[in-house]
Amino acid sequence: MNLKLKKVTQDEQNASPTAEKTAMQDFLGGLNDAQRTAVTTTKGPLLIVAGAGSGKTRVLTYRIAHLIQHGVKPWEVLALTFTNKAAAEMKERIGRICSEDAARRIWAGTFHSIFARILRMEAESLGYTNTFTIYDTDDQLSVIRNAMSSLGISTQTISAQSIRSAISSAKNQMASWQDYATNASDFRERQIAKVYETYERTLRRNNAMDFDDLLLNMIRLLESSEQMLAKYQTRFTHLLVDEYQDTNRAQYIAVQLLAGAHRNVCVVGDDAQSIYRWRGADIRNILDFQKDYPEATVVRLEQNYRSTKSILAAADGVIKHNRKQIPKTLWTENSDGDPILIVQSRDDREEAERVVTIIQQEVQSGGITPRDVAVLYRTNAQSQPLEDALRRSNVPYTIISGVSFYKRKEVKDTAAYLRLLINPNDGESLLRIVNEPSRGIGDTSLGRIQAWAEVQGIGLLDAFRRSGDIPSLMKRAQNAAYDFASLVDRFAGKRDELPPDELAQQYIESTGLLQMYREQHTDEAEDRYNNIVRLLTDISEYTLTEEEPSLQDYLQRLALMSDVDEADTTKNRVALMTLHAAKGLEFPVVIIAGAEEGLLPLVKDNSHADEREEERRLMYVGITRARERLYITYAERRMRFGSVEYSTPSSFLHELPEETVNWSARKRRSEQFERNRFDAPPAYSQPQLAQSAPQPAPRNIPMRMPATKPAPPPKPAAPMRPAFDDIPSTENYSQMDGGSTHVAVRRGMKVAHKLFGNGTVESVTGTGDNQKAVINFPGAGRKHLMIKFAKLEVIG
DNA sequence: CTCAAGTCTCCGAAC
DNA sequence: GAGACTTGAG
Repeated sequence: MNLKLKKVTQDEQNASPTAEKTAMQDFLGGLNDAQRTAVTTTKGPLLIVAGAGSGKTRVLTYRIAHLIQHGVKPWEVLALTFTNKAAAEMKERIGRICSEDAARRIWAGTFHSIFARILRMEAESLGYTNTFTIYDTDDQLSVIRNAMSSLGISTQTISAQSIRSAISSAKNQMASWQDYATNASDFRERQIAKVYETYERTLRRNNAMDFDDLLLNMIRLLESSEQMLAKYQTRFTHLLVDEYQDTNRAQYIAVQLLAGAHRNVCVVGDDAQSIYRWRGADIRNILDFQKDYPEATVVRLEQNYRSTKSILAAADGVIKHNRKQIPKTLWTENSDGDPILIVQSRDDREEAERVVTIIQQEVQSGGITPRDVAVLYRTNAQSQPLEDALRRSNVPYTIISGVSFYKRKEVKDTAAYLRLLINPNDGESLLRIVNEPSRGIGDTSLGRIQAWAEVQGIGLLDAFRRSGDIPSLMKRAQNAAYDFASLVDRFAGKRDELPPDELAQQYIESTGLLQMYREQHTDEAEDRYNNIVRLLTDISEYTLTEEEPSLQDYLQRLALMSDVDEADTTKNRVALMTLHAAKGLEFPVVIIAGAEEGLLPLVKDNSHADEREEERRLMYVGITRARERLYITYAERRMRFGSVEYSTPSSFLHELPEETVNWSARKRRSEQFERNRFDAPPAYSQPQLAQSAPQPAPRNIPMRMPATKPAPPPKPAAPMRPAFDDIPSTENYSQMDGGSTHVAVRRGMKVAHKLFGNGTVESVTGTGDNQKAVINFPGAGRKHLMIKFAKLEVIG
């Protein structure tokens, strides 16, 4: 039994055509009872509670294949997945079971990409044109910054970022700017309401939608008329929603509407893996499914085919500490497997070295190749030391997410040029690239053109075309603006003549962007140049492989591509990614790095218990990605935003059942370090710390390095080093430690500043990095300076 | 208007 | 520490 089941899982892994063909003949045979029910219940609402590794993807593919074999037309099936990659894989498998043609005709993709596709077709009825642009988070931010500056709201008072998330969460709860304004109860919210309004008007004027709009406009479309609703209810007779626990309010309503008539809706989810509450996911959607559909069939997939007993026990040990949890028992017939190894390190760099060692050992001991290993972490910033260490040791790796190719400035600029070509109303893209490369249209001229466009009630590009009519504009700027508009218009006119790739190449070459980088002759410019070429090459590939290629479609894919989508899994490389990005994936060997209090869980002192529970689910997701072996590493201190922070092992580690874990012995060198750090206190170390020597820093309080004390500075200011600077193994830390290298100043001191000359300190406020001083410079007046940045020299 | 240097902010995950 | 934004001199 065990063997047989394992074999099926492996077939799934290899996914060779023959294996899948065999599966086709009796694909129900390889399933357990619950899985079979999930596959064959084709009528009415169905809730599949699918534990981690319970063969969910297989069930979903078979289910669709089963539907098609029982007469449902492929194009009547709507499958909403969490990533486009998951959708593509699902289609591919269905292609092998049914036919390629059938697979191609299924509507499978993320909510965002499926809805974008539909909205393209129906754009006019909502007051957009079908060339609408999709704005990503960066685009949103720049619209918001512009709105704030025209409303006279300083980013000092409210950050653009916080307004962005306020608007997004309002939209997730389906609150319009009018709703928001009505409910705004304090000054801050009233300010946000104003920005929200301007933001919405700008997007409308730009013929643009943000991610949330793709969902909201779909709902508006469905609610616009009985006929419209009926049209899509009949078009899609069978709905599948994967990762249902991470759907938000808008997605929930869209599904309700679409399924309203036939109620053939199958949702799959696991409340234990809900990790997107922060972006509006509402766990009630899955918890209340049976209320919404009282007639629903409920299937629980509780047998795990992925992991060893140890790994499963570890996952269970952690998750059972959550109070809000549907009780469930995940079990497996797999072997016990190896215990989970917990690895301690001094700092993030040593942690990275150990991760490399683990990988090398895994590979050497046979059976494991780099692609079998994933390193998971909580924050993108953690990838850097890992990356350095892997590179040094020549271990092939690939980073999923992070600052990806498509988020680079030059790539975004290129995309903005293309977007403007497709959607001339896209003022945001225009502003982004109008002076890149420099065309002599600076802020002043741009401001005048914008003001004039506003008065005339025309689009920005229109105003550029008619720049000769703008009286306030200098002749030179008028010409520059006109030339820019002509450039765009010239290529917009060729949209139907040229294939997308040629159009893009000729146009981008004409913008001067490539030439600008060519002329700079720096390594950075060369990189940027190559990246643009890479994007153009990608467009060529797309043009060749798609049946009906269009720039518009290409740009849409670009905007809606998820981090995981762009991962190239064909190469044999270790995968580095965040825990969030790892959802839905599995690896024979998993290393979870940075298991420290304050990082994983990444919670602040005042955070709510709910947030802590979400962090725990994240840990759970990480653990359950592993099939054979799991390593968890943590460091005693690490660099965080430019300075060293201390922390204690994650409290989650103590939740792992003792018999499943193996705490690796702490390395000798590390103990040595501890002793040295506190036993050899030069003049400036703090006595309290010396007393607490063997104890780690208190829980939950990430401790900064002691700030330099205002001891009488010798003259000239001797290099004041942090206490541990003379420990050989800590290389570069002293330099990076912002809290300790700068000069300590006191009232009355004479100091020298590079720019302002000599002056006298009048007062000092704050401590550590935040220390500020008011200094009177006879030559330059009274200045308020941040000590950290001022680079002062004490002269007496 | 442009560029470079200086200053400041951001550090939580992402369609 | 990195990147975004601001500032001041040419």
